[in-house]
Amino acid sequence: MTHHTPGHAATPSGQVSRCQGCSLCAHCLPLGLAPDDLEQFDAIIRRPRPLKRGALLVREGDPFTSLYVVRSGSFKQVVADTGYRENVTHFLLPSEVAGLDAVGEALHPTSVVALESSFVCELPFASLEALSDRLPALRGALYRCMSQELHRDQRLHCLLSFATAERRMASFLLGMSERHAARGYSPYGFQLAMSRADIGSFLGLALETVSRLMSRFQRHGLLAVRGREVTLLDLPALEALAEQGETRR
Amino acid sequence: MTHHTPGHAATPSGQVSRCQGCSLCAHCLPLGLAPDDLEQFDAIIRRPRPLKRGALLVREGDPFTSLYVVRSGSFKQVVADTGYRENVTHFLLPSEVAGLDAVGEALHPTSVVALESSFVCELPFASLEALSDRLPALRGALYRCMSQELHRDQRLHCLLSFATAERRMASFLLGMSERHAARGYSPYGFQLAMSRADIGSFLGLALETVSRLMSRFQRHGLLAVRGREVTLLDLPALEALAEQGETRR
DNA sequence: CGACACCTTGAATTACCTCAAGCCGAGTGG
DNA sequence: CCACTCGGCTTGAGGTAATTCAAGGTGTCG
Repeated sequence: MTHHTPGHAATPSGQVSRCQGCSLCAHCLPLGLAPDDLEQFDAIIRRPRPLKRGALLVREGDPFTSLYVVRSGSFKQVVADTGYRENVTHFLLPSEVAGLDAVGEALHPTSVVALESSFVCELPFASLEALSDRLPALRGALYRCMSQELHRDQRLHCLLSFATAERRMASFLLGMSERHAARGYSPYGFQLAMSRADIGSFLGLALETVSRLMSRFQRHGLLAVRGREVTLLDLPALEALAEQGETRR
Repeated sequence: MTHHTPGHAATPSGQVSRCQGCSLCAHCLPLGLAPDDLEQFDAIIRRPRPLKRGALLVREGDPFTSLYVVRSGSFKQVVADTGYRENVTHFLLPSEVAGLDAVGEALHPTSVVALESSFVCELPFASLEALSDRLPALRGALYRCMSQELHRDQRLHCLLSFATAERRMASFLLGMSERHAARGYSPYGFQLAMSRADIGSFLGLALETVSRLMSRFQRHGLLAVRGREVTLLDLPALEALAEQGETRR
């Protein structure tokens, strides 16, 4: 691993790897920073850190010190619900930020777990704060990140309140598709890094329901699924399901 | 409305009414600001604005310019779901902040509607930004506000994913109780400003279910309810329902 | 006093869950 | 190389919590 930079993947710590060369830069937190500012931003980053599948990036109750940007791989954010049920509240893909729910708090309210071998960039929040003193654009970027997450949470709230299982599932798949597409990958085919149980937990469904819906969607020609490999075959139909998903309530 | 200050309620615009004298100050956004800083904060506030029941404080799609702090009364935050269903995503009580989901965005993603006659303090965000350049504590307060909301959204996510109707309802009532208590009112008795339909929308339940649960709780001696007047009689029992609420899934 | 919005309660339906069994694929070790 | 195991996935059958539909009650305001 002391060879040369392995393409788009993150480099192990010790290697130089700058934001400027990162393929995610266009979607990442410092989006919109001027080149000079980006340089400064770059300077405060603790270089990519590797995590194996199942490893905890953040444990609920840990003191808050840093934000983390997913560089490669993926994570789930989980809350240990009252009464020993773990509940998945978010999935994080490359360029997405973990720890925002702890900004300005002392402790992390949620855990973040790697779903596969992954790398993260660590942003010590104190440095980030200090830097944002001088870079209003950075402050704006932080605000934008947080409010976007608030916004997404609200849409999720709607989904969980009112949508049938079918609609939730369709929305989830489309959401994944969009997020992959935004990063330059195909919106049609992708790997789900998380288990059916994780998806169920996230969507408020039993894992059996998730499985059944996948099968049903496949039977109806909306997608092809084999294990965690998904290929969306009929986006418009999925969108129709997700958008209005028939009347209910 | 040009008479004198009506007790603890907000004063109509035109009247002087400072943060320093506001009974909510202890829980409000500028919490923790030094007296001198509070003075400056005070200076950027547009003085309380009255809204009648049903009035829109913010309409979905409005350009974002300001945050609003509820001074008296209450609001619901609603999303016009895809397909013409309105979905309540939050209720706002005095000292709580509306508009955080639009910070750093161009447009408001949600509407905010008065549930009763209410007053709000308007905080032009540009001024807030400018001021927070000089007052790190203010920036911290903003961060804290946003991350707290993120945190609350996650707990809500858990509730909506996994909880029975009974548990949701108990949690909701306890949450209201807490928020009232935090403002110095009784945690036992309060008025619900919102309709059963609003509660149902918020909790992902049919309004009939909300009604039935209220009745059931009353029958079991957990509370007394008459219209929108609620008196919690057995907090521990409600907490038991809310906490573990029996196994499910 | 009638109109209207909101709330309550009942009866029937249903979407989703639970329980249970079997399958598949990957890793392990004989 | 095969048998074994183990976690994750699929599928079926049956049960149930919460919904929908429907009717009637209550309070409020013009």
